[in-house]
Amino acid sequence: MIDERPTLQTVARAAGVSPMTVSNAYNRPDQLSAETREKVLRIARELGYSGPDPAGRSLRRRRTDTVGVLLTERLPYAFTDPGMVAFLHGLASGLSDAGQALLLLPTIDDAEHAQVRSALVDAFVLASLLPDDPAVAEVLGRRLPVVSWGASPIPGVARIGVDNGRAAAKAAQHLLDLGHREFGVISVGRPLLGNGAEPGEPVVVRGRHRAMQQRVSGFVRAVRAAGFDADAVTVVEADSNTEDGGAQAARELLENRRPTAIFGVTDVLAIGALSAAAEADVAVPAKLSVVGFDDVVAASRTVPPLTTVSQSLFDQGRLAATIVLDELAGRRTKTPPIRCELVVRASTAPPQGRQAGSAG
Amino acid sequence: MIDERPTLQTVARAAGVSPMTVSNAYNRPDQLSAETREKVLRIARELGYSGPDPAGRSLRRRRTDTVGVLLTERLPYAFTDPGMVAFLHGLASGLSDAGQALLLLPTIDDAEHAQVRSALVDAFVLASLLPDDPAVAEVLGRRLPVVSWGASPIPGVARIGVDNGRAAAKAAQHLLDLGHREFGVISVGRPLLGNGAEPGEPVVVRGRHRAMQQRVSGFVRAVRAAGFDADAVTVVEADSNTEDGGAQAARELLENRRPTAIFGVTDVLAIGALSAAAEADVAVPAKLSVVGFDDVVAASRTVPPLTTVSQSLFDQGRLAATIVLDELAGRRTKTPPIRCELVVRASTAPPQGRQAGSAG
DNA sequence: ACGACCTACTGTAACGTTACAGGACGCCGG
DNA sequence: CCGGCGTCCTGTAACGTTACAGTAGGTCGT
Repeated sequence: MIDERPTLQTVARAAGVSPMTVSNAYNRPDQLSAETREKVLRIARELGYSGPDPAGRSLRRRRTDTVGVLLTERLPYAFTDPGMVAFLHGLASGLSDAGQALLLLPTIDDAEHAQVRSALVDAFVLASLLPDDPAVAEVLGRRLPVVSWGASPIPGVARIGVDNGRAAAKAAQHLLDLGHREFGVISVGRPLLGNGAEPGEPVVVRGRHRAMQQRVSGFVRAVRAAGFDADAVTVVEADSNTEDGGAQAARELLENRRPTAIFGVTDVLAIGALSAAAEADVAVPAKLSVVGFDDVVAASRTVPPLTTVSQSLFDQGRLAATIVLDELAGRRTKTPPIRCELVVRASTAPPQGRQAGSAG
Repeated sequence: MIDERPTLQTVARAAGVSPMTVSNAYNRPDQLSAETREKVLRIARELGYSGPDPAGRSLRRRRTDTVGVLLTERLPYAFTDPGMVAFLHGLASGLSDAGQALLLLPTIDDAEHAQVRSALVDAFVLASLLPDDPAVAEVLGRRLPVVSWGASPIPGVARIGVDNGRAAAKAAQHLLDLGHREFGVISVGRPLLGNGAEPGEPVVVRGRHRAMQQRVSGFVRAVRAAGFDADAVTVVEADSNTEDGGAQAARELLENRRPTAIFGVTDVLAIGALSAAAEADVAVPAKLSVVGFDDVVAASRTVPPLTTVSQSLFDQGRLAATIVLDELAGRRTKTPPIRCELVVRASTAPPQGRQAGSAG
């Protein structure tokens, strides 16, 4: 009784039945008589048996009923990014419908990636990992179904994600159509943790940051395609994907080039820009238009409500769940295209003193 | 090569070494010569061996390096509640520092609680479960370390949580001190999913809702203790813990009793009340004071910034991690008290046309 | 030359479960 | 009285790993 954990065997012996009968008492009640079942369960309770051990079961059944999500950066960061939360929300929702649990795994905690190697999962979802991230190799080494959500496709892995460049171009086109000619873009430059902070050293762009780069270049490309010089666009990099970071970057823009429109590569940054504008008494959208990206819940509640590129992160999470479950079931599904459109709210308007339309 | 998954045995035979040597090649590189190790790993690669199977390892080692969080209601709900997200953030942060992964488990998905029974975890954290929730019994049956975060203590389980009643009383006291005499309280009445929706049938209060009840009664008690009649407080129940729910409830209050102060039992509800007030052209705080509870990130960014009861949910999450890890290590820690104080921002002021102070 | 000691590896024995293939027994129709 | 069938239970044989104890062979100091 000290630490002699009873096992299924123990219970079987005590009840005078075979181990299989005990197992069945828990897992297949229809395979034994009600009285035997009750006797077994009673004796199990008396012995303090806590039910079949999940580890033994997993070993034998060769499944865990769990899907692992590999997150960029440190695990906790996932919760500070509303876009990531929305994706996880959808993912959790889809998996939970199928009775699968969700295991959250950090990426860079240890160089050995022991967490990935020993994760008790049936499949992986990669949340914004780049193809060349060492953790990705580790995941592929597990030879389990994998779905990737993020910027760049990984060879041999189903991918979910929008074309960030095209999507950002829509934002640019909207502003161009309104008549804007001077643009500010707020991006996130540095990775969230140390790494490449020394000047001169090449900055390693991890995870979602790649997607943000794509948004920047998509935006710039669209502006140039409309016939404007590249320096019609000023890109500023925030320290982090936070409202404060966005506000800081926006202040920089407003104090120097003073564009008539700002594109934040995430809603979080754009919302920060709105605060900065409010503080500096720059009226939005009269004197400054602001566009975001993601269509996070908060985007519709800002003052004024934010015009943004909506990419239904929740649905993408659910889609990731569907696909990964299909792969587990041996079905090969095609990933349907993801709707991604500009939602025009009240944070954009023609620039003051100019007419809209007729770009060129 | 069809589906003959190689095992550690297979690799050992192919390499002409013992299984233990293969195991050591992965887990204890210092226990064998570099050349043997490389040979083993090379052959493993050639055979397509993906490394030691986590299920086998878990069975043998009797640990999973994973902590399960049991969530109220359906799993996805966790992500829509910023308070819950903040707690999970802290929890994930603490666990990740210790190399533990986080398994999210829904509660009511299936009546059998198969998910709890077969969860591959070393310990559980209960997020706002009530002592009499059947899932709690299931968790206790697992005989693993458990920490509970939430409203009511569970016998024999370490608990983290503030005294909701006392905390709400602070909010009440603040409003009383300002001179308010007519109060509205926005609570959440019905459980989030079906369950007891029929009139007459007693409503089963699940999870966080209990905490919210405690906040309501703490508030009411404080008002009465100050010498006012119980009907100085009007309680309205929102349909759900969402901004829309809070806004709807606030409209009800503003149209009928028109209190000079509103207490939302969560920030989410209080923020909804702010929107409702703005829409109805009721100036905050001049004509209406609003107080929330939780001190969610968004609370400091509303217009005006929300006065609220701050209970540092992130820290509570980290604390839960610490305690659960301590229990796993066999250490018994005492749970330190949790700081919980009123943060006065700009959403509260004396009621129009009256003097502050001298209550009673 | 001998024991002490180290390095590199091996053998044994679980860890706790469940899939699968039966077997014993009773019942029923012919 | 026999074959067929259904119910309830059992026996066997893994599932893949690792803790622990041990051995073989070499080096080193005296």
